[in-house]
Amino acid sequence: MPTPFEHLAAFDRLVHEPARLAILTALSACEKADFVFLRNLTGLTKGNLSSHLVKLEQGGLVAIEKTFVGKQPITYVALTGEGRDVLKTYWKRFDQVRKGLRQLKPLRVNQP
Amino acid sequence: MPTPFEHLAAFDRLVHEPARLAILTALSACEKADFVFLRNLTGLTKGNLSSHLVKLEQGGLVAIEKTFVGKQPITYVALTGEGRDVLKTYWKRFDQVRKGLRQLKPLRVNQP
DNA sequence: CGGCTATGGTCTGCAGTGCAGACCGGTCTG
DNA sequence: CAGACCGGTCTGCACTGCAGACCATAGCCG
Repeated sequence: MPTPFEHLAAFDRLVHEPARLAILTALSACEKADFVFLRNLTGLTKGNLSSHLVKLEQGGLVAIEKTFVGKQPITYVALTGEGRDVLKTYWKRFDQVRKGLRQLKPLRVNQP
Repeated sequence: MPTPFEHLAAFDRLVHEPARLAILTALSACEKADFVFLRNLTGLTKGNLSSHLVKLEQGGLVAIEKTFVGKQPITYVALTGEGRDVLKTYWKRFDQVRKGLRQLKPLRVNQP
């Protein structure tokens, strides 16, 4: 049986990255957010944010909708159902790790 | 005032790294753990584990005690007081981010 | 004795990744 | 027209995790 820490190894790096975790967490609180909002929220440069969004989209966690207001482009980002699930699982795993502490029995410790 | 997500940017990369987080979390559950125990727990190669421990030691989060059992070397690792604090702060920040969702007010969303 | 294993490293090299910033085309404002 | 905003793409840098090679020492086993 796996220790709770092998779950850590399974942590999805896509979600675990702080910038993307911020994006995902923000999205989980609203049905949509636009590009500029996310940029302000995370403090990322636009180029950087853009590439993070591409990665999240490729991972199927977010849906990107490019539209126009008048002739100005606006990019909306929304969590997909899968994204919502993955994020929930992520939080759950974190809690498991924290609670899993109680079952931990260090081996070979303090044994002469 | 900062959004809860700027805390994310401040997440200590030293702690956030999954392998090191596993080590720190394990250590927080016992006063000491030895090298082999940590290697089994995390599944890291010894070279890799060794370098993680060096980083944690340099960051002041753990104390490393090299001793002998008979003439076999044994390396014990323990969380420092600072390490314990940093880890506690880390978990706290995580909770803040999750709870901070409720105050989140997306800007410029759904505004034509 | 020789061969094998374990402990606990260091060091090298590879691959992947976050990030800033340059550049771009379009639009709108002063 | 100059400048700023929107939303990118692309390039290059720097860092980092990681495996695995190598090493020294010590014990076990036939």
